[in-house]
Amino acid sequence: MSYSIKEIAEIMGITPSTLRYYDSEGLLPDVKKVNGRRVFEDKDFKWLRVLNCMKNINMPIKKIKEYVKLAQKGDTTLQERYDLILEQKESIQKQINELNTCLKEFEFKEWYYKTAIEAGTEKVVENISSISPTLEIDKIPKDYKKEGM
Amino acid sequence: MSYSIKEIAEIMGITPSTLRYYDSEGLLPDVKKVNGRRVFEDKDFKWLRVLNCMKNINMPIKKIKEYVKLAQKGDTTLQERYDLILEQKESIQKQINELNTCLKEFEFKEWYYKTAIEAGTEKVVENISSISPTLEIDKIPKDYKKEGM
DNA sequence: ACTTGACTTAAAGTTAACTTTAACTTGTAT
DNA sequence: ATACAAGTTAAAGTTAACTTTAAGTCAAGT
Repeated sequence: MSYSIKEIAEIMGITPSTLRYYDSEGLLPDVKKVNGRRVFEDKDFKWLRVLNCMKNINMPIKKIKEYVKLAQKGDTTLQERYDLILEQKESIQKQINELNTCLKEFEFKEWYYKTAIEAGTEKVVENISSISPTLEIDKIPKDYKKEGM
Repeated sequence: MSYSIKEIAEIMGITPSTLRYYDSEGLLPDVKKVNGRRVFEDKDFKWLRVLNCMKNINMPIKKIKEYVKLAQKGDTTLQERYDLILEQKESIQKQINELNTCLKEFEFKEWYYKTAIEAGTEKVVENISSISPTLEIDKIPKDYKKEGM
């Protein structure tokens, strides 16, 4: 099966312009062209799902392009691609950890405001803590460095 | 205890310029000034940890500013702040889900390249699947829409 | 008194990732 | 034959989030 740029754009939830932009940046390897028009096939759709995944993990376009170029070079770049994948895997895990820490903070704030709304005033909670127990430190500890937040 | 902009910047892992930029955007409520210079205190440090958390979940500066303004208005905005927090909590959960899906894809690719490197060629795996089972769909299903990816 | 270093503001510059515009081509329907 | 919808490229414009620059202030040390 083959699809027009408009169809594939709608499926992926982006605009045709964005797809053209990705293509111009070398993010869409070997898209067929018929009469100068892009014709997307199932292999392109497969890759677009991976591309979408790479966007979701905040991989910059430069990095994605790097990966595409390596893939196009063939078997000689297997190790490089493996390394790149591992690096990104660690980045994902770091992001998940950060989000989980922040989720706890937001869950605390949910409770904080629910309690305040019931009482009609923030005064009832603001002396307990204006910050979640997860992030709670009253003063900056001498050896505090952000990092793994 | 109080801290200079340089000290707080180092602690938070950002530059003094970025802190000034945040201040100019209204993201740092009521920072004390002595002789025209910013003096950060423990309450500012507390807020900066929350701010950092909000940045980690990709809340745009506009949205953070909105929250700060609401907080400065006092008890009349409790419900609005609660709603904003809930909205962001859902956004975090969505992001975590997306990252977990992508993590699976990257774990597959890790296996894919490890296997290919052992064999010396990608040919040994590329016919199994060039995409993780998680994302695997050979053709675009008629009713496919990206969304919860 | 003077230099130094850390601060200040306002404004201009940068970068990534699109988005929009303008001018043009092409296949299909009337 | 012609109009129209959907595609094309190249180039300019946009937006968010900083970053850099320029010109100035201020307290402390020599």
